[in-house]
Amino acid sequence: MARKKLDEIRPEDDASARRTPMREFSRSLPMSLLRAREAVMRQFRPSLRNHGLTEQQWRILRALTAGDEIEVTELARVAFLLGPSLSRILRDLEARALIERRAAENDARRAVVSISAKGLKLIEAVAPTSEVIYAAITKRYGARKLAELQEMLGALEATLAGMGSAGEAEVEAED
Amino acid sequence: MARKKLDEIRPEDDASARRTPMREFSRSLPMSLLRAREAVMRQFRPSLRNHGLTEQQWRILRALTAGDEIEVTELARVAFLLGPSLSRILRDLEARALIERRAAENDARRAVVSISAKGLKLIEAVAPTSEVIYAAITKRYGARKLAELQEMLGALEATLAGMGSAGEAEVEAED
DNA sequence: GGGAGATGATTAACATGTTAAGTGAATTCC
DNA sequence: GGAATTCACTTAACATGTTAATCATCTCCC
Repeated sequence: MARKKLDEIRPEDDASARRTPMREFSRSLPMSLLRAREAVMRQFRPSLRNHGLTEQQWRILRALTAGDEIEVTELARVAFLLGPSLSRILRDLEARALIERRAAENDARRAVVSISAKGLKLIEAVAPTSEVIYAAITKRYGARKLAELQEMLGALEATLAGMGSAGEAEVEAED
Repeated sequence: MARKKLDEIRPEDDASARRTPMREFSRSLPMSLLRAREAVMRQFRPSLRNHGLTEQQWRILRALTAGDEIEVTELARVAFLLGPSLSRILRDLEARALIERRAAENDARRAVVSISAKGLKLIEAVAPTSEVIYAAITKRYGARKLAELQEMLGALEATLAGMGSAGEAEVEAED
């Protein structure tokens, strides 16, 4: 049922004998976002690497500097990491003594994490370089344009937040 | 030396006793791009999953429908995958008989890949759903706004392409 | 034409993304 | 007040991202 309906929107597919046209692949939104993000991260990664940090580890440490303590779940939300990834990284960062962890007061399930003095020192060593890079990007792209881009990205995120994934109907049809 | 110069741009850091302020973390460009892309992919992933494909496998198959044959290096560029990732995925896709691979005519180093009939069939089963999702996103976000966003993303990419990563200076300083 | 270097692809090793399952602790609800 | 459920976090398993190393070919140049 869902199949039939979906098939209706498929463009004629005999034009090129064995191709499903679709949008030209490299211009799809996911690819545009992926390439843009990679172009940005390519600027930051070398500096992080010089300090022995991955992008995700940096995100976590950066998020921890925003408050004294934070629960793991909240940290996952802020650093935009899935639970399993966060678990592994926290284990490693704790082993490197860059963070500290303790149980929450009223709930033994929850863990509370904070950055250590050593972690702060590392952050302070990396942050200046990151700021320089960020400033260079802002200057070359244009501060106003950058702000506009970020607003459009936020709007996209907000737009999609209210969209249940359309692929779900298909699952039901196949059950 | 690099340290001293970089330190100059660090804002006063005694305001909060133990924080390096920087830009509010969640509003950084990399995070904005990451969240936006994730919001988009969240729409597509369930459908791909229902067909036994990951996002990257889909990218490869999609890229292969654009031409009869393509060299592995060119495929990596188009699908925006690093060589090692592509190597692994091609091995799996070949094992599943979704693609075919042969050596190039004049250069035994190069491999040439093409999509199989089975792969094409799979693409044709997935594409309609993807189109529906893409159309829904376009409609809700606005076609004009979406085009503008993609143009700005492309411009960002182009801007950064000409930027050697700033972290490199730091390496030299530490050698 | 043969050896040094360049090139295309793969493999290795480690870190993360992603989904599912597991574990222990709190909540609910009867 | 205890069984069932929910919740926070972790583990497990597999796929990919990332960098370095390897391997086979190819090119160039003497």
